[in-house]
Amino acid sequence: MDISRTHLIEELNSSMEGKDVIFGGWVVDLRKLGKMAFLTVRDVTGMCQVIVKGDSMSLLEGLNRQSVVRVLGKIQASKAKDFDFEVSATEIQVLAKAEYPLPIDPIGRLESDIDNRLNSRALDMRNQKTASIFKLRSKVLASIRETLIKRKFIEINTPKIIGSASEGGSDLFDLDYFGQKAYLAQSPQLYKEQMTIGLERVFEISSFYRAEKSHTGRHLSEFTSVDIEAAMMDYTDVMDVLESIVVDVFKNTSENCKTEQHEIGYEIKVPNSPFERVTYTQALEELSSMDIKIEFGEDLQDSHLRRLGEKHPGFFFLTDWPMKLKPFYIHEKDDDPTLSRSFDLQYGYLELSSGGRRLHDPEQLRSRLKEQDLDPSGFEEHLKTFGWGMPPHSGWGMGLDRLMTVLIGIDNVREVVLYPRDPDRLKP
RNA sequence: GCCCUUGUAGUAUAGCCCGGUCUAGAAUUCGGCCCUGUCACGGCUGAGACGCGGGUUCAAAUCCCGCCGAGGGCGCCA
Repeated sequence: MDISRTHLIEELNSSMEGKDVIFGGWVVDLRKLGKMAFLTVRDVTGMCQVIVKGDSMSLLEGLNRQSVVRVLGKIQASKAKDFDFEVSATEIQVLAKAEYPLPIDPIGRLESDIDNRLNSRALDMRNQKTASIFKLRSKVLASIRETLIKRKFIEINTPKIIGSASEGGSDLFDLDYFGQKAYLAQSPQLYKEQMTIGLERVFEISSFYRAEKSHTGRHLSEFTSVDIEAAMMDYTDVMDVLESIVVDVFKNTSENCKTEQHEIGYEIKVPNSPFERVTYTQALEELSSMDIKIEFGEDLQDSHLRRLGEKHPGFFFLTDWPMKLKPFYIHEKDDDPTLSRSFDLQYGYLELSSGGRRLHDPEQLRSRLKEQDLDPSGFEEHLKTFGWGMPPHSGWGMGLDRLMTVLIGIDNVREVVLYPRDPDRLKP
């Protein structure tokens, strides 16, 4: 079977009139008008109208929508509304036939519900709205890497199978590792900190796992996290890095992804920077003025964050959280040891990222572990690295899937994840 | 773990509240016929559905119960 093509569809144009071309794609639409027919064929780069006339009508035998075809034909001028040229077919080969009925309608005239689309996710990629979301996601990843590499960050890959569930906090998935108990990593936290010893500035973009039975539009059991850790940077420095990453993502996609924005029907708006910075203490005062009383040291619930989000629409940093709300490795402030050098990046009520300055003194780490009722002996593999000249360092982790929802103005992370995993969905 | 909503052809829906008019309607998809410039082509025609189980009733898509599926919220979430 010859599957070669001379052109991608985007490479075809009206100046090629009279030229013989071969291209491939899937049949989007087929309109038969007696002794002539029009079909639209799409490949990943674009869509093209193909015309069949007179004696060639037999080419249409066995042809149906969504089937993959190889079209041989000649470029000619078109009278079509949306095309200034078309291809007059001399041969149409069906390379792969699409069955009927298909489980969803990929043309997108009728929008199938999310459950059906996720059950048929590969076919859903023929829907240009869905495909555009994942083209944007790819652009976002490229943009993040570009910004970080420009700032001397080195991309790393840490293990996802880990031997100790010692970090506390959310539940981990466990698994049998040749007879030993192992876990799926919920974060690269300890590894990325260790890497600052020799690589100084590192980042990782990878899947992590949390065994929480959350049923919301913003939680998944498997999610993609962007993590950085940087030696010789304080928390405000890595906040600046985060801010520039976010602004670059919005700028790059807004300027370079016009087609995708058109397909999803949403215009990406670049946020103003610098982002507002609100301390935890200020947030308590703001909430107090709304008659919401919260004691210092209490965590902010979603309902509180929603109220704060109304006051600070868009991106803003919530900084200087109480130490008691933060994990053992977070560094306190010099002028007030009850406060931490930490921050969350919020988009309205939605938490996109959290990070801060880390402790780099092993003795301080040991005593902080005890304060939080964690056993330092479970952390010896980690703590020993802090005796080898651990530089002061800061970092953060950001939920990529959540950033995607903010970028395109939707409220369900399942839309921006190819095969989402949540407590009720393990397949496909 | 708790709460709310929901389930009708391949898809997406009307009907349900207020039982009989439902022989379940329109769209799109699919099949057949007609059509040489469509562009959500058009015209004629045909096929295709009440999630599963029980109950109430003369009568159930419609009301009730259970199960299963789906969507959402709360909680959980260094």
